[in-house]
Amino acid sequence: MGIKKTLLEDIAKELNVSKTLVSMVINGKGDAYGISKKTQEKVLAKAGEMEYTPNVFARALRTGKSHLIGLLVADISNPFYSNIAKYVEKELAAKGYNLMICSTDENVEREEKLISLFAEQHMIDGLIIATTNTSGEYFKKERLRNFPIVFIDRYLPDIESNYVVANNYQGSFELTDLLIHKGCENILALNITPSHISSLTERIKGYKDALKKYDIPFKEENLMEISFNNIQKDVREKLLKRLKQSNKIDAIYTLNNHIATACLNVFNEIGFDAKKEGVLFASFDDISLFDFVKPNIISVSQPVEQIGIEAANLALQLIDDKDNNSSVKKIVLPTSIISRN
Amino acid sequence: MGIKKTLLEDIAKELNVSKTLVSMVINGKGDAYGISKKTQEKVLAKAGEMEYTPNVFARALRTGKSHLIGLLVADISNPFYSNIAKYVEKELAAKGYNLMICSTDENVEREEKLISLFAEQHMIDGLIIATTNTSGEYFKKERLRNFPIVFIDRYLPDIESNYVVANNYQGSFELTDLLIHKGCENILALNITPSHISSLTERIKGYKDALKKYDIPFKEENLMEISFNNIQKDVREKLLKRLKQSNKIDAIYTLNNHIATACLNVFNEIGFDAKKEGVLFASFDDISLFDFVKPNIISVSQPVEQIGIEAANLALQLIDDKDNNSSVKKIVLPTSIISRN
DNA sequence: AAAACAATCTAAACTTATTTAGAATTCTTT
DNA sequence: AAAGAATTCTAAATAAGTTTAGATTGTTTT
Repeated sequence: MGIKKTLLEDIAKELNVSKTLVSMVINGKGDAYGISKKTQEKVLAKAGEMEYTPNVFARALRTGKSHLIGLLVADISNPFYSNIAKYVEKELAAKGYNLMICSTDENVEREEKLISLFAEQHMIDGLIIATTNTSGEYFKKERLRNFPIVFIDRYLPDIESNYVVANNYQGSFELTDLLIHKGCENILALNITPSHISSLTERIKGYKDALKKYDIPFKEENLMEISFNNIQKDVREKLLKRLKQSNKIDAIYTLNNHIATACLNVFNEIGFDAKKEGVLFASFDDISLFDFVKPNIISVSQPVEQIGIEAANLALQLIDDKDNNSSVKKIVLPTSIISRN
Repeated sequence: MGIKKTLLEDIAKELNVSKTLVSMVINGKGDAYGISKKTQEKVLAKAGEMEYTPNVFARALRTGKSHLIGLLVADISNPFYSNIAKYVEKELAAKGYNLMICSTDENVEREEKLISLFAEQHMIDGLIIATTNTSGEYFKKERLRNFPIVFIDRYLPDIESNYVVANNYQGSFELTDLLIHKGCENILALNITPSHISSLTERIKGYKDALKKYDIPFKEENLMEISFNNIQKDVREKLLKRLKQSNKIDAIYTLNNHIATACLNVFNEIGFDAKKEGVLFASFDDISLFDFVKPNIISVSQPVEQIGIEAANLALQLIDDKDNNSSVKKIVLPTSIISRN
């Protein structure tokens, strides 16, 4: 491939010094190792002139550090995750780290395979993950002990872990509260599988608790689960079925943006006019385009930028703190309601 | 970090064989090197038992192959790119490759820095890039000669390169043609800087050629450039200015989805009702949510999935074809108009 | 002038795999 | 039985850095 790369040794030969010295200077340890200023300057000048860039693999092999951080999300095409990715990357770049992003497709096997490749083999120095795993069992394995992992969006209640999440409970509670205030009592919640993940269970809990606050009994037929792998079809079937039932709904609350979009599609398809039918539409996760969408969408907006920044910094912190002295950090960020009247 | 990793040597010691042999067997070259079936089985069994996974860096250092492919886009939070990323990743994963995604923020310096890190140092085996560079000059440098690069979305006319792009000219031509058919003559095109990139120049060319087809003279005041770094503000200023001018526009055509969203925001802000004003709204790049947005959006949809798949496969092909015998591949995929009446 | 010390630099070991060249063993062939 | 061939395996080199332990050289102290 192209011209042969400049090696440490090439610089060393040109200057009649050892590659040890060159390595030290280039890593900014010249002073620490007592290399004279004059020599340091010579080395840096020559390295620049010869366009030296270190071989990442040799360096990583020797030091055990790759300066790479992994980001595992269910679906990079989901704007919620791709926005987080953007901010994580920006924050890391400023600190000299690069990001490897991968999608798991909500597939536990793929997630575990990627973790094995990335983390257990130390391809990455730290992992930021929106896990799709059911339990923390996998993360307890010996190989991962002390490996820097930051959970985002979702955490696993059965393990002590570092995480950065939005306050899903509160956001969902407030949203439901608002719907009730607007006169709704029969709020259809459309959840998505795998529904065991913390963000969703908390949203459901917030929904139920808000109902409870106003003594509105929770009805089983007002909570439906949509399969991640078949969203569109599943939403159509379940929604149509529910709309036919006698106790008429007065609001639809989709538990994430994917389902919201699927719902909107079904509305279009069957010519369902939410406004005319007196049905309010609400969703967790806000997308900028929601501002212009036909049925007004009341939504819960997550602090995406802040999640990204905090996650990046927490990961770096864990990497620096090798001995893992400090206790785990649990960062819960507030959400905000976008009511769109 | 955790328990110490199993090395080739550990397996070798356990079985009283050389690590050479173990390496051969694990890489599936046992037969080729004449290792007996019995030994091969023993090795594989022990490797499984000891949960051996090769050190990626040592392997990459020795072989010069990382099985990583880089994807450089302007902005991973743009659904156009994040969708491409999703399909590229999926396709690569099936072939045993992993993807490193990075955003350049339409910043040439950052792009070049990332290419230097990724490609020149061979951190990655191949690069898929939506370049933000003005000219192909940078890519002519000796260090990049023969490095597998696939351009997506945008290509550089002044170099011979492998690329996978949508037919931007045709899409824009057809869209403009449709607008004219719907009675528009004063179509305001909102472009985005850096406007020199091929996708945009071709869209502009398609726009102008469609006007020409109907002998509608192109007017300078109907083409405005919006700065990438200040989209919202710039759109507001320029749009307001244009709306005040005497020759009234009858259509707004945004050259990408970012500007479309910014426009919608301005409409909301100033209470501009496109329908009432008799102004059609059109945009290059389709987003699923456009289906539900208030002013109907006539859009050009790009074959995102196909771009991702073709780019991934082309990259793999270039990597396999080390000698670079075959000529460059230029893949231009058709777009489709979504008219939304 | 010898010993002690600091300043500056280097040889060699080390990281973990892959690959090359060749060794050891068994099997054929004459 | 000796030579040649085939089978099966291994020692050592290699990739390109970082780090350790120690070598020079020069300066200061007694």
